[in-house]
Amino acid sequence: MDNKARKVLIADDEPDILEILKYNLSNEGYEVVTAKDGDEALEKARRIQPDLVVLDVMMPKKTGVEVCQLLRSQPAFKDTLIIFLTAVSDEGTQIKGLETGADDYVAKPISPKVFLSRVNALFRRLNKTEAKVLKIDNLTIDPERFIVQVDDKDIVLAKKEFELLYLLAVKPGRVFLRNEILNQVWGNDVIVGDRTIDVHIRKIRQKLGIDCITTVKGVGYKFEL
Amino acid sequence: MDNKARKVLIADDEPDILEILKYNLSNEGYEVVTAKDGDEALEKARRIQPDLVVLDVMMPKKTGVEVCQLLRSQPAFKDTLIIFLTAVSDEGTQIKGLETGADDYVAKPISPKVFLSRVNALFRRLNKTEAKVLKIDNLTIDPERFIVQVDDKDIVLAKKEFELLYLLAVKPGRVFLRNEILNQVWGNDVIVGDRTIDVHIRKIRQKLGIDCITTVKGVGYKFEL
DNA sequence: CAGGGTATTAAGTTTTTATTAACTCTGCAT
DNA sequence: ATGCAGAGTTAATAAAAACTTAATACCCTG
Repeated sequence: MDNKARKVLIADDEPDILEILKYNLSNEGYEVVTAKDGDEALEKARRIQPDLVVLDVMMPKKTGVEVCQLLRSQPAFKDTLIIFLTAVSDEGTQIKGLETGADDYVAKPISPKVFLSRVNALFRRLNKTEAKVLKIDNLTIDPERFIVQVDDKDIVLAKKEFELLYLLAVKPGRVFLRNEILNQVWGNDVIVGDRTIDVHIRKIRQKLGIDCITTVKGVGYKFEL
Repeated sequence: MDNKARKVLIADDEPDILEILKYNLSNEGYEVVTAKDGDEALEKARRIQPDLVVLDVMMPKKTGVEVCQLLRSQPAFKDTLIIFLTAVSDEGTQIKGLETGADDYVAKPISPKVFLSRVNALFRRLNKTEAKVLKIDNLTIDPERFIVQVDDKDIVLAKKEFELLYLLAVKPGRVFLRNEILNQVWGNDVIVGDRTIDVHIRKIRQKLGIDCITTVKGVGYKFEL
């Protein structure tokens, strides 16, 4: 797994839409690139190799469906996530889109909230990395046994604490925005305050007794021994 | 059981069937790949090494029976599960199929519910590690004689209690989700509430008199002396 | 030193599990 | 048949743990 933020390419000919989606995705920690037509989308997709491509179905130069087909025909984009934005809730287009290999749809007019849940849901699904024992220095995190060890001493973490620690520890050094943490550990649809994260971080630090989570002020947290 | 998703290959020339089965299996957490004829099935089977292959008996290119025979002739597919879909409840075909090495049949028209139970049942059966006497410290669990001993003193457990204890004890330390327990001990198609597990756990603890089952709140249970 | 975070506490809520008792179902013996 | 006995399940309540919030103190950074 890479330690970098997920890259998202958004293609739509309406600047407003681009603006709104870019803003919202950036806020969640995604790296966003935009394109205003099908050709530009293709070109940028090849260049930046995004993890997710958001395509307006109706675009100049090439339609979203065409772009999708072209992308899917290349092995490099086999696993790239693709979401369509459809202006009309055109059932026909939806079916055709799914056949073309899109992973999801969002109907216009777009609700940023809905859009974000969908995007996050896709990545969450993708993210389900199989539970793997992590060993970092004198720290062991074993999801199978649901146990954390420091210097061979067992430490019991509660569910959320464990998930949070695991999330951070899978990618040491990578900074997780508070929003990313909320998405991964709590799920995007749950609404909890920011302080909740602090409290859990604190408990983890306390229980582990070692300083392995670093605060990045105004940004988030990262795992670092 | 394992933390990886089981891979299932479905081969049928009717898109509807593929669609329905794929949908249902995906919902259960299986990873599904489809093929529309015998040749494609063979090719994909070799590529993805599925845990289960679902074969329509009547297919273009190669029939399900042929595919099955070809697969079974390769060592790599010795343990791969194979299910046939038979359009006619053709007794003759069924016999021939079983001889070819299929593990089960589902007759068309297919009920998704029935199909799922069969699939789950197969995997459950596969999972059933052979009955083996477990000795952990002063605790002995003998599935053959269906008896549990603590400090050489016999303790009688009821069937479900025993199965549950055995499940946990086979992999000490490993946390079993409530769902996993339900699948393994009760079977995936039986609908019983979560509290049922609690009650059985309690009885086991009570009868054994030793604290060997640990609760992991919000996650499940694990065996641990 | 002010202001925008973050840490720390303690208290309040919710979720989850333990416990107990009652109820269903089945087989078996009367 | 009738009824008893044990297994299994459900339901209700109690208890515990986990989670969230809110209030306050703290600490950088500009």
